[in-house]
Amino acid sequence: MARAATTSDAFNAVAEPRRRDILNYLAMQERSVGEIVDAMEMGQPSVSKHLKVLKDVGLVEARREGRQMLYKVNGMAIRPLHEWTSTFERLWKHQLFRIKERAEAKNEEKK
Amino acid sequence: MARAATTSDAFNAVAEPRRRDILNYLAMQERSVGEIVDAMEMGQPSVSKHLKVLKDVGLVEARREGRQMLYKVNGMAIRPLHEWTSTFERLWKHQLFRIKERAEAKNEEKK
DNA sequence: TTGACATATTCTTATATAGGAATATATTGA
DNA sequence: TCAATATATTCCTATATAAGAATATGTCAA
Repeated sequence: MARAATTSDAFNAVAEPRRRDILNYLAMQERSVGEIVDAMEMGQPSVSKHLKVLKDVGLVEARREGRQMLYKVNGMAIRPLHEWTSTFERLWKHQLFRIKERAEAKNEEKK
Repeated sequence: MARAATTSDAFNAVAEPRRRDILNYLAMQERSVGEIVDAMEMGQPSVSKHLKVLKDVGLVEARREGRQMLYKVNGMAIRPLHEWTSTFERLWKHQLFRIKERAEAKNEEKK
């Protein structure tokens, strides 16, 4: 079997670096496809295709304004990713605590 | 060009649901491969291969104990994902605020 | 209606899997 | 050394891209 489809969920959609670039860019404000094409170093068809994937999983929303399509991030769709990573927060905080502890012990030695 | 390699970074590694399952299981405590195989519904070779990917991107660490290999999550490796999602926190909080506002306005109407 | 602009879709191709089967490697105890 | 246990790796195949080129669709202004 091949890999899960990028359209299956937000996790797969953001696995692609280009799509994270687009999301980062849109985090600031709503933008047209043309603006995204200019900002990224990618062809227009590629941008449109990435936007379609992002839209399919709900990570962005689009609205038409004249000839342009304006895209913006749907923050709520990123929340599940944030929540998932949060479940490991305890682990890295513990690691940071141990690093700090060792540093202090080493410092104490020098005295 | 095909998709980015799953071994390229943590984002790609966690895109696979099975690997998230494994990480969730390991979040509780260190486990042997055999325990993981029993807990997940996957064959042993599949588990070993997923563990290799997770290890290559630094999401898990392994140590041998007799015939067994014990794996545990490296919390620090998940931190970048958490940080990235955090940059969008402002957006979903804003959305939640607007939802709340509308609910209150609707409630006010009823009076 | 026509031309120009903005975006989306289709088609093709090279490539990276993920799972299953079979096999290899490592470690322990007798 | 040999058998048994625990993991890892290799080989194979079906499938899902991602990028580029070409083309289609949609919208506006005259």
